[in-house]
Amino acid sequence: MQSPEPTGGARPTSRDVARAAGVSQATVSLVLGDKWRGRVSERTAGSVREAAAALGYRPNLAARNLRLGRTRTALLVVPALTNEFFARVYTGAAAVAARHGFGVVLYPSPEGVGPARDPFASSRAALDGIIASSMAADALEAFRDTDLPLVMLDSDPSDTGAAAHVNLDVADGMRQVARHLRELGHTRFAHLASAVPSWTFDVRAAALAEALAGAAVRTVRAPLDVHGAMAATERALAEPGPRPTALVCDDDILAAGACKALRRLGLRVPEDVSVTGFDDLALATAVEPELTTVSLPAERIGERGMEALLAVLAGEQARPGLLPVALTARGSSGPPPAR
Amino acid sequence: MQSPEPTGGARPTSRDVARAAGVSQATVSLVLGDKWRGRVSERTAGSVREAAAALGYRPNLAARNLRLGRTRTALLVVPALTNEFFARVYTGAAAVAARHGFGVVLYPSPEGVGPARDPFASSRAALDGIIASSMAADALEAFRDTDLPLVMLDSDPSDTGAAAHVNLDVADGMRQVARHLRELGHTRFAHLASAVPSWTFDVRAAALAEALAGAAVRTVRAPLDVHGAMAATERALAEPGPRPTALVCDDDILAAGACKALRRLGLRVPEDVSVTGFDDLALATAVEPELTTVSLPAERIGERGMEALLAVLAGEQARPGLLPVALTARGSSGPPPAR
DNA sequence: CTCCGGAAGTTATACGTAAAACCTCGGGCG
DNA sequence: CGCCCGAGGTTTTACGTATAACTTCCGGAG
Repeated sequence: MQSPEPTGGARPTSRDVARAAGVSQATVSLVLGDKWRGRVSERTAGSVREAAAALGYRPNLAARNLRLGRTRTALLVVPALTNEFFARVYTGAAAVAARHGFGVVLYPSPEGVGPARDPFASSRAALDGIIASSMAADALEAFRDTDLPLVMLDSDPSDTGAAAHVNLDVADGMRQVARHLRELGHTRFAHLASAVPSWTFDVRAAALAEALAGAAVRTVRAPLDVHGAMAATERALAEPGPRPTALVCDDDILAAGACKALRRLGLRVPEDVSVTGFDDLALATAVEPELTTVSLPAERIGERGMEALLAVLAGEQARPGLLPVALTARGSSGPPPAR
Repeated sequence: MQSPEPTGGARPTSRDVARAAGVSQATVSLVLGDKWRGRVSERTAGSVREAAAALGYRPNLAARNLRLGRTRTALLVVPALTNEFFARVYTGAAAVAARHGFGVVLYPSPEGVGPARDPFASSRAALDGIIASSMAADALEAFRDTDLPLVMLDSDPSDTGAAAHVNLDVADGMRQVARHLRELGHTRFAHLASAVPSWTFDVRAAALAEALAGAAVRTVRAPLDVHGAMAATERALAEPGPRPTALVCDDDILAAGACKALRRLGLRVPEDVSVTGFDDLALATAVEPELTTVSLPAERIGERGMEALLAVLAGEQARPGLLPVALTARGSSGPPPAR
């Protein structure tokens, strides 16, 4: 692979290609931009492409972005990258973006990334729009005063200021969990709720409370990690009164912690206590017993989010979406102990 | 929040700020670029800043990048975003980058992201350099012909073409695992190796083989998921001869799968078989028993990688690094069954 | 009084691209 | 024969910024 560069080490520009092909820079731009039908002869177009390939020409994106005033790049804001759910949202968004010549840049909101003076410093002006997933409304303030269109995923749909909303029907997910446990015969429940403030968890809690109306429900809160979940589980079981036979968790991580805590207390899952998770992470099938949980179409919400953003950028009205979720019953839930 | 914009809805430029402050555009650039000591009076600088704030001025990065010929942006290429390890590498790299006014863009290599015509389409020209973590050499071909400096993390250091290498001492990690198990009294081993081709796994395998020289070692390969690990574990135990008492896994995910498979076969961990992982993911403490594993300084290698890239960009010679790793003994390993 | 140098700016230019506006030429039609 | 039109280009300009090069003014040294 010899490099037939004309000038020293500098990267070739469209002007270099023009010189090599014996045409003007404008013609190069037309040919490479695929806007040459009827304006440039087949012959000339061919030699331009040839010259470009020979020089290894790559258009300078900074110049293109400046000229066009848009960048074909979207920012995806997520609360935590270590959570597999967001990696999957990214995957979906990036797939749709790629199909439209767009790129997606990830921005994990303050999670030890350090206090950049301006969170946008690296990309702000290089963006066409923003997609935010599962972010608290106030954490997005910094992004609000931008004139960039904002699409919110898995967030409070009453939040105006977003150009579009796409949500998961997590309320229905919790109702499915409640129905599943009731059909198994459970009557005494505990809810292991996330201590992280988030709209999605508020909805889950409200839906569960409504679906279990009339039954005994203890609620405890835990941070989203295994050890926090274990401590919270112990607190839930230590409360006075007859022990719950089913423990509904806001999240698979919490459920995994709950299982550990229960076993440490000498209780078997699901024989003595049933446990349910939420999200259906890889973790759900890594632990034993495998978790009964709610599967979320993570890639799908990413796709829909990007589609909505593209629609907004095209000046269309993006319709809001509510994606269905499904209960996946596995080994961590079963009938309550006979008594 | 009234918007005191001069022109309609268009975003204000440095020229708008200049007009508002009654100075020239060059002066605005000097002041806002912090290059005005001795060139502009304190008074004028103040009014410029005031005007910029009033207009909500944000410099156009595309224009700045074009002018400067660099973007203060690095690309971080990783094999899979769903793996927590890479999320941590990103965190470290981004923290160092932010300290230097740099941004980091993530590029999860072909993992369902769809066949973008050009993987760089979204960012190529907007990059100053590339950091690749744990990537196979040939998967980086597309990035090689770029003239951008490439820093490789956790990869074959003999790969020239990289401007710098930073590695984890995974060989030592495996030696620590071997020593730990031998000190517990184990003599018959199985190695649950990753089927994913990667330099880091080759090194782990070689180091383990050397450290266990003389002992009985069965090796089986598995894809990096729980179910693949379970199948491979069953194969390992089905081999003829006396059963191994310790199962060394290339990765925590494999170890989690191994534990599940063993329990399903009626074997207890660690009473009948000890299991060790590698990486120390959150998963390691989510399963039961908690995994004895090798903790990797993931954030640290990200930091070192970005430091190396910054050094290269500054024209300095980046020295290669080899970061120490440490065995973390937990519940999944113990003495072999008495016999 | 002249001249010089520094303070405090301004003017001009380049970065590489996309695209609007313009040019040239040969052929077909009235 | 004159005119217009379309094919096949070229010339020119603008995007917004950073900075080199130039200007102007003023106070002090010789």
